[in-house]
Amino acid sequence: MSLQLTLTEQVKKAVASIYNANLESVEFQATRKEFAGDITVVVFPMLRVVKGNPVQIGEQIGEYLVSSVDEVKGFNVVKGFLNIEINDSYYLNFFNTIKNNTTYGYKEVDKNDKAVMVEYSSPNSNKPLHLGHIRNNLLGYSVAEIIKASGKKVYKTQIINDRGIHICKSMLAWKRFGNNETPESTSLKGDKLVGNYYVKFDQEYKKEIKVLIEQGKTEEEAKKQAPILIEAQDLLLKWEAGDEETVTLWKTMNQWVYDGFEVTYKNLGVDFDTLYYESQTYLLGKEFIAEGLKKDVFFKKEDGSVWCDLTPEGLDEKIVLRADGTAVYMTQDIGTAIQRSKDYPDVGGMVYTVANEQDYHFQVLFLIIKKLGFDWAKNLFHLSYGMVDLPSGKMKSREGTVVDADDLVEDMTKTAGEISEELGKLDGYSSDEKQTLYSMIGLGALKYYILKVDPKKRILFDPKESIDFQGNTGPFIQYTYARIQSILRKADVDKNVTLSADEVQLHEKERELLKQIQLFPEVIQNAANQHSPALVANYTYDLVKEFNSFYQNVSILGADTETEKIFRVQLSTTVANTIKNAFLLLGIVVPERM
RNA sequence: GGGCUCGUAGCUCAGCUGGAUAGAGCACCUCCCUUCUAAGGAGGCGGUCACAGGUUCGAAUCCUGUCGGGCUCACCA
Repeated sequence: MSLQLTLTEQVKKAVASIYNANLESVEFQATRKEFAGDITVVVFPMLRVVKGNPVQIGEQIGEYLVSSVDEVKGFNVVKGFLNIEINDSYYLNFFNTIKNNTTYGYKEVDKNDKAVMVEYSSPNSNKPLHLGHIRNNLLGYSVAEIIKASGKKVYKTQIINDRGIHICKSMLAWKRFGNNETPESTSLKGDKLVGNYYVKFDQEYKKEIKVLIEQGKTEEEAKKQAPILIEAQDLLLKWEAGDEETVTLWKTMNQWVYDGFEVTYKNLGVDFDTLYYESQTYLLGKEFIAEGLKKDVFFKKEDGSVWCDLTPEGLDEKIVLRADGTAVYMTQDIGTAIQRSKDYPDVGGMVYTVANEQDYHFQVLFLIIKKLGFDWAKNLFHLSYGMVDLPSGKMKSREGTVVDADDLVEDMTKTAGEISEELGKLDGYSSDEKQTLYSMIGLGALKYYILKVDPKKRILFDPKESIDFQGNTGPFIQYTYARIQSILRKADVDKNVTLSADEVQLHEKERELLKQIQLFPEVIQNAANQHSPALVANYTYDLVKEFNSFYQNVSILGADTETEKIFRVQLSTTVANTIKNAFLLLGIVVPERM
């Protein structure tokens, strides 16, 4: 039984026997560092049941606990806070149960529990991934890993937006100006090549608009009548009609893009278990609209369009099917969600990693799925995140102010290398090994920088200042890990010895460290419940700070006695292990040396 | 205008279901490398938690309103 549960029971017993009153619950918090003690009982809430002076009540309960609970060594009361001091043996017992557990903190996946599907990335197939996708990918991947560690099976997925006018634009520009260029012939990544034609289209489009305006058209007319746009729209119609040449080109160019994405995902260290393509899902959902009409979830307007009335829920009316019977975005999303639940019957909930500009869309989507009567509707979650801004302002793909994902990763790696070279600690490393390490550090910096902030807040991303190797940063934590490894390489002790409380006396720093380590499983659960990698990131930083303070104040290899040395080495090993496991949840690799 | 969301130190951010004197890092100042990696540690400076009310033993946290930033209110996706 956990300590907190034991104490809850005992405090209730104390109140019952001393005051003849029943407590419903007991409130705990970690004791603040400036007071003696490990765990604190807040007395104030008890005043509803027990009348009296909080200090006196605290003292009476404290005395009861000291005499009846083995783990309680002593206590003190400050105002209405009962600070309880816990025995060393409790901490050592805890430590002994986890010190050889390399997956400490992770829960085994419970087969009886429902799985969770996590959607992220979901790019358009007409241009490369950019900084916005990076935040999306890192968040989605990390949340998936955290949920997995919290004991649930997870399917990572995306829906690739592979159809529509935007791809037709790239295709058309390639047909006109492409000279049969391919990724092979140009040595360009496929997504970059196709993206270039998307830009080319826009340039031509603008030229044509200018010409039309000079011929006396209004801007609005010109935008609609530009020949290249009309041709692109034609191409979309041809695609929808299944025109062979068009479909073949579409397949070819999409494949180029997918090959490019694969490289980017690999560099970022993210992956997927299953993929969905919009071209295969955009017609789904229609039958559920028909069903919903029968159940009066939806209603039909005179022109034949189908709507959902959400005014009772405080929202407005939302279209789910056009007058001509074709699907809209919402239709497709309804269909895709239901399709996924059919493809994966063990899935009991879904997480959608999508930017906060779509908050309203998902509010509506989830409501509609609920109205359609699917019980898993209550387990749908929109992992909404804020925009990534640049110092120069908002990113606009058409204006070329985006930060390309591949370029950014490369930049981070390069900067990591420059800083490392300056410090010159890597004598004896081959250039390949160095390169791997720089990439670990550069990615660690980028990932940590993005994941440590609350997803719903917007981020101001300054590429120049993003790599900071001091303070609350990825490299700082990686560095601490590497330093521990260095100690462990030098340590000549039997790590398998199990030490008891009779042999070791805990220093204050060691106690603090153990308390911090003890929190890890709880942090994972909270992070999973709140879909927040930031909790894990900030926890890891706290742990590292605690270790550094310990490291600076307590000699590890030069301990006074052999048992002390063994204990400190074991403790360091466990700290390193916890850092590694925590960072795994953020998708960050820790180096053995740096 | 309606809805959603954010506003904490000069800057970047923590602050879990309301709890003790609101915490880190950067920047600035003072110390600490003949000990295991100084990408480190110890300390100092710095806050009317946007503002005003309310709820209560207690509010950065919950409620209402105001101000400011963002997003969104398409038969686009």
